Amino acid sequence: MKIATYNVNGVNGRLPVLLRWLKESAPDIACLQELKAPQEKFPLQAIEDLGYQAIWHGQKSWNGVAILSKVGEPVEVRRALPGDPEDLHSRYIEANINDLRIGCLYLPNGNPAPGPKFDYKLAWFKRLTAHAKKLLAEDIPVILAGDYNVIPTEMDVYKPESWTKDALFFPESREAYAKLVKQGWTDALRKMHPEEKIYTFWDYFRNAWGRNAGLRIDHFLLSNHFDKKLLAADVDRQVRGWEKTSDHAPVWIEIKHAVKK
DNA sequence: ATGTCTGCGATGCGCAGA
Repeated sequence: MKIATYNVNGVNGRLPVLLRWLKESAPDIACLQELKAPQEKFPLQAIEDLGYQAIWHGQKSWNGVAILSKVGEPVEVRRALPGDPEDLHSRYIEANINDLRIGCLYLPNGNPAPGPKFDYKLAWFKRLTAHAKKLLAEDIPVILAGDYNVIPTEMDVYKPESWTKDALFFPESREAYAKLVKQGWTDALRKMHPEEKIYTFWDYFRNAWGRNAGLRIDHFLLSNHFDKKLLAADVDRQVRGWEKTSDHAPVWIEIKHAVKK
């Protein structure tokens, strides 16, 4: 079974690219972030036409997350992280798909840092970490996929010294990610490619894609149920080179898991 | 500091967010 995550940066503006990628890469399950569309403007028909069922949590202008599946209905479990009823950003959605639990997340960027946006990022991270702990305690196969807006280590950025003043690479952000992983999660991309420079995002600025000046900020965290079931993990880099593309590339994993249709 | 996308509101561009 192939599961993907993709920050589309505008689901409607990106629709041709999204549909082409879904056809060519054909993930069984796809988590999308940065829909930048209100609930009623999600392009459901075009996605259903490709054989997917979908749930999504839209928001006007900003954020927005979705879970697509063609291997069983995504049955929504929650559409926000617990812990702050006043947080109205659409950044999290979680579903059961057959016997899998999938959490799709868009962690706050946090820039400029320090400042209130960085405080929000860390507070959101704390809530995610608390929720992740509860998910592990349920002892079910769980995948937390999405745009974490964190560069975990110096290995995950083309030029670490350029990013020391950025919320994506601040020590607090990296420590929060490390603390989360340490609960017992596996960083799937890093596990399958322990020595490799892997990027999932290239800025629109300064010809970042042309220079391969990338960051690894889109991650798959897997519960220990997948320790012996992770077959492959990689980035659909070619998508970043397409016309009118997102600044992120899709990331995917392949797991040994029966597909129930 | 720069740079370039997105969506939106009020225009023929400026703004915020990333």
